[in-house]
Amino acid sequence: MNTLAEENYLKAIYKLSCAEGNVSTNQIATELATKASSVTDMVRKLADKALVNYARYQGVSLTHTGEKIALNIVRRHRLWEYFLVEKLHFKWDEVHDMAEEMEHISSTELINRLDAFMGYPTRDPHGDPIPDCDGNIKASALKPVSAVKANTSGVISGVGDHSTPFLQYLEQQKLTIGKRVMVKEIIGYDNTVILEMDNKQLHISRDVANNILIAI
Amino acid sequence: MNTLAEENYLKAIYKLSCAEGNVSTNQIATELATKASSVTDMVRKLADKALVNYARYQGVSLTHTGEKIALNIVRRHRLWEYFLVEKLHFKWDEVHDMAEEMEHISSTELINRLDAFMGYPTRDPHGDPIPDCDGNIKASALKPVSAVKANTSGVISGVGDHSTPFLQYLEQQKLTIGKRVMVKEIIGYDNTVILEMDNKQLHISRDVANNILIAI
DNA sequence: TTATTTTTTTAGACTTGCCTAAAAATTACA
DNA sequence: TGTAATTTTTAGGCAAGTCTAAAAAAATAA
Ligand SMILES: [Mn+2]
Ligand SMILES: [Mn+2]
Ligand SMILES: [Mn+2]
Ligand SMILES: [Mn+2]
Repeated sequence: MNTLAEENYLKAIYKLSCAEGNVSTNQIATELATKASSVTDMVRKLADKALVNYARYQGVSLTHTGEKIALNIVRRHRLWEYFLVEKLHFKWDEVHDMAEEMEHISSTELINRLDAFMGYPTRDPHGDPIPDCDGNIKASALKPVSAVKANTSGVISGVGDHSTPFLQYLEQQKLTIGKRVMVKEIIGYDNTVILEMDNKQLHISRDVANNILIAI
Repeated sequence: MNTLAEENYLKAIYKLSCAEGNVSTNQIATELATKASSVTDMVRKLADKALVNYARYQGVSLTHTGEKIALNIVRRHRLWEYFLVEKLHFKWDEVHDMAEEMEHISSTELINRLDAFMGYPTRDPHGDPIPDCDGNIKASALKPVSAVKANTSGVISGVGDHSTPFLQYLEQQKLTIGKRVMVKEIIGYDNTVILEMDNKQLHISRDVANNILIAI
């Protein structure tokens, strides 16, 4: 099996390579709040174990095996988040750090039974898809509300930022998963987005708009 | 907070000091399947943190703080075992290793909600008492069936060995928690114990008898 | 009480994962 | 294209936790 540190690196590389192709040393360092030199060390070790493709100065990508493992960690993370919200009644902004620890519990049988116990959920509390036990994951075609044309309507289906303050703000504004919103206007001056929801209008900043993902 | 290794040492010391007072270096080494020299190192560190009382060659005991922490780890271990058996339908011989990992999940709020979710169980699947959130634990006055007089009747309420083979053997013989048994006779020759259960007689070895605990 | 055995501690070393500082490679840009 | 800025790697070191081998202390036996 892989160490806790290795698992965290694989998950970070997976997350970063969803956005772009090859992942840079500095990106990984930022994501894991560590130093570039530490990343170089670890990436070499992962390359020795054939979990990533790596050549000096070229960045890194997951091998097939590495991606399988990463998807498994993501599966565990999201299933535990679902458990914490649905069974233990935590709020969606409270569960990330706990799941960050729980995702490293190694038993596959445990996670499969947890999955069954909860009725095979397909999305975590933040709208992210949960990979099945074979590592299959639905790529969701979501768009930030900042990236759609005026008068486009859609359902909030995900968030681009999982931080507690951001999620609490959304909660407070009732901008939660499943809500239907209409983008009324995007102000040219500072990219403020005017949303309509429940027949009320709501102004949100560019940063917030970038991190609310809707299915159209 | 304490590291995973520190937590495992504290739990081991707690377990050993329930049987006797001061715990020896070698006892800890055996319990944790490590070497005496490693134990000396760690015990020093725990003494520096004021979690154990230690003087060279004198063995070790938990301080009040150390015992509180140990009880908390025991609480987490037993609550997760209960969860695995009652909610995920694992068998009592399958859960120990998983709980060994899960007991290190640090959130107190999580464990308290888990406790509530399961209805505040008082005993784990092996009959061991679960400390409450303040660290109070019921000392159970159980006796091995090897230590009672002939014609004593009692209810199986705990086990002295948590290993998979032993628990599977008990399961197979239907010698499970809650069953009422009567000690009919202890054979002098090899301490075989003759039990009566459900109006049937059953011979068990000295080793097995030492590890079946009954409430009289 | 002395000698032997056992237990415990010390000394020194190794791995993992991380760090800082300096060197090397790459990229940006004037 | 050549210089400057940025990124990445290397070099060297540190803390945690473990190990083996040897020394010291304690317990046991003669
Ligand atoms: Mn993690
Ligand atoms: Mn999530
Ligand atoms: Mn443990
Ligand atoms: Mn147990």
